[in-house]
Amino acid sequence: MTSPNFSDDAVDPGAYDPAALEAKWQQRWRELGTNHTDISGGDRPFYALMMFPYPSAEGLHVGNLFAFTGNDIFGRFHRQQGHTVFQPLGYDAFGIHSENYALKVGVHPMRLIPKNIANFRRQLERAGLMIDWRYSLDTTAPDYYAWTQWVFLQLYNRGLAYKKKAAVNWCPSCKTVLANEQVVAGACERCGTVVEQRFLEQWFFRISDYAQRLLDNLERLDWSDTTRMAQRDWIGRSEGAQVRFSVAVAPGATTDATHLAVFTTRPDTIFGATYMVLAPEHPLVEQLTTDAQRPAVSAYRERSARQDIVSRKTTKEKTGIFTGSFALNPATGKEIPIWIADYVLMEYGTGAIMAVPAHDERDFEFATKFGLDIVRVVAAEGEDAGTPLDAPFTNDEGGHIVASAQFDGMPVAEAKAAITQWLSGGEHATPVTNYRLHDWCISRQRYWGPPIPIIYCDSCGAQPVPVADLPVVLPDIPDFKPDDSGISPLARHAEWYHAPCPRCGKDGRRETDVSDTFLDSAWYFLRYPSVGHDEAAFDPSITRKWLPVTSYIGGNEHAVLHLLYARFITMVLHDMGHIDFEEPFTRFRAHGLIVRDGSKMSKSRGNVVNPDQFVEQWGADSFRTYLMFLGPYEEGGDFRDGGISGVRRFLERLWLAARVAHSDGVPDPVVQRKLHQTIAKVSSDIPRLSYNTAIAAMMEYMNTLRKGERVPHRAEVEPVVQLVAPFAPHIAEELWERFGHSASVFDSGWPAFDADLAREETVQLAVQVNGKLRGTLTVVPHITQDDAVAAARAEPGIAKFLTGEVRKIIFVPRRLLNLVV
RNA sequence: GCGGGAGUGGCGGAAUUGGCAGACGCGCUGGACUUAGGAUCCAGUGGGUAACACCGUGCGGGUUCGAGUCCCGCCUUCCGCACCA
Repeated sequence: MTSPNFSDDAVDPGAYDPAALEAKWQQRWRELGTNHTDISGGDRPFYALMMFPYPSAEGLHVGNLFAFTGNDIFGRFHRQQGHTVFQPLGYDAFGIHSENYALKVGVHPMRLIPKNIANFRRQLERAGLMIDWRYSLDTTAPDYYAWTQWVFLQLYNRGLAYKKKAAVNWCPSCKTVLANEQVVAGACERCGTVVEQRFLEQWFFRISDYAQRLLDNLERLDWSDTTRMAQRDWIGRSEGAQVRFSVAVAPGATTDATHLAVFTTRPDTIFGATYMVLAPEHPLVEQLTTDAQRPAVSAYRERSARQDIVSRKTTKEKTGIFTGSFALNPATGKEIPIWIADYVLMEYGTGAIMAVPAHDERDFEFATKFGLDIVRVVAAEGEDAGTPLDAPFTNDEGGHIVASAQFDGMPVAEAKAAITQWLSGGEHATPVTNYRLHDWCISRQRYWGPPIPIIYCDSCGAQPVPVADLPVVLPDIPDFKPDDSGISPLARHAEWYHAPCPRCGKDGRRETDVSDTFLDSAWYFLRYPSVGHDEAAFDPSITRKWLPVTSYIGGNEHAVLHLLYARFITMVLHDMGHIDFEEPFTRFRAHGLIVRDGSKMSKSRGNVVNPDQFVEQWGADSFRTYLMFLGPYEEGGDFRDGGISGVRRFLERLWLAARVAHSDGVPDPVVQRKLHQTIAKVSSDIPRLSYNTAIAAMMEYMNTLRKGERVPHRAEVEPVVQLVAPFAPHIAEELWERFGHSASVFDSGWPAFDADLAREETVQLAVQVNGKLRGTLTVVPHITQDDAVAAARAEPGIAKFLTGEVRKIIFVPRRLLNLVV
């Protein structure tokens, strides 16, 4: 394996054998504790967190490895920069996903999960990640979920956990309640089954109380913009007014209600409100319905109650029915009909709207279908109240008010405030802010989760389990399959189900719901550095040192759910004095997605990359480096099997260069310059996660070194070993050792950048004539404009385009000269 | 429908602030070495031309000495959300 461009006296370097040397270093790291973090003593703590995986039976997905490798590079780089880096990894092993799989293969999750975890652990170690396994965790271990239950109790004690009967998303296939976030286009996120509505008693967390704070804090977080935007949209703040409409009782209606409240963001259009609509579930529907309309209204309500959420939310066609009653428009004093329709949702605003068909898409469609009045009250420039509308005019920026008494001519923005003010004089309106964010339903009528630590007592009611009694251990029962009763499988296990009331000691019954997996992951980052501390969820002094998390990397699929819940739980724990920060993740970056040959990897396509196979064939170092070379880390990339060979070749060349390098004489100045440019490039690329270009820069350097056609000098190779170490840790350790170092390359620091050595003696100056490239000059960097022009004129290839008088000269030092003739 | 990305060679992708478009890699072509080559090395590789010219960053306009990059109007595509008043 010699190469003609290194001289004949090159020693036989020995072949690069990744399998052997990677095994050697993985064992060495284990033995020496190289990846261990000095939790109590280390300086400059750097908590490099990655989202923990769900340990599936299929093993590690290449997407997991892509995510982890990116974090690993970031962590290793900062370690070389002198930080004490803490890079833990655990397993998010509770939840419907595992439970469904366990049901499918007929193996109990308590048996299945440990097997999966062992397999993951093997694969993760094989990938060469710098993980301190002493601080791993598993959300299904009682010594972890004891503290998940503790977190629940904190919220409970704070009045932030409550139980209510609620319309919930019920998946008939998974036989469980889903969070709104787990319903995708009306179907179950996990199995794709159409979701139904059911009414069940559920535990909720009052995350909506924190909506404004969750929104405000976004401004000061160093997070990916897309993620912050997704959270902002999810919280969905909207400003408007609550307006009260007097009810005019119609014959046969039994109402004693005098008012109906609506929420609107367009109080400026109230003169155009020609009817009202209530959600079918609205509590006043019954009373407002007249005798004549009662049969039709009841039929409509029943139909929409039965209807699954899909057709309710995706059907375009509007439906609805008149209640027979009227309300008074507080602005016009006119009677307007009250309808019910399922396009109005009970869970948002007040469950009732004032309909302004002229200025709202949905109201327009509804009014057109049912022949209701459409009254224009906003006009664009050059229009007036009489300008016909063939579509609703919904723009709330450019228009002015018409047909609205004293408000005519007022710009919309101004009218919003003025009309609210005017209505509030008669106590008809109040400014109100609404959020789309709903409270977090954390109950699951399933088996595979942490039992919610509550005991129901006939005398004392719901009682929290005392902290000293935690964990409420999930019993190992063979029959964990859910049925469609809506009662958790745990209720069938009498021995577990019956427990004494913590307050009076009489017979009580345990809460049989388990909590949402998202609760497990909403606080796990607090646990890692305190793993092993049995007295508390997290040790106060360790937590002060290590948290908040310095850097968090994960998938954007968790942009709203997980990240929002984690922020919320952190805020609550902060407010209760358990921690001194209220935002858990100082910096967050979302990584991209890996596709294969241009399309998403899926089992059905049969294009899933098996990491084991690639690691075995090419080595972990090549595989890691290739994953990072595919594309920008934050955008993901396209995995093509052939591409890995280029990365492997690069590592082979590094191997060869390091093995033949000698330390006689001095390094070549040209190579030296390129080296320092490469150090600068890699050092600035890694912090911004531009791994692909960092790798390209190192490849370029190796090309420069090869082109030298001489045996490389040790000083030309040794620093590259340090640069490549975060990407390809095993080969780096091996070469570092062969250079005679006894300590790990990761404790060797980072190559120093020398600007003087990096500086070019000449630069290429592009010469344009009328903006078109006509030649290139090799000049000293500080050349003056006049000298540059003279040099350009002396160049025949350029001069021939200088046909007339030069009218203008644009000179950009070091870059370009443009002569305009 | 709304919100947010993204459109650059045969392919993945480069191009901090407007300043030599196509770095790096794959693939491909030719060559060297070889019993052999899916190994290794060397050379070439946006289109076009004998060589220039010229044409090239989804499409159409614009600003500028100069536009992949900025502005206006479209098209395509991916990902969220999906009747949120």
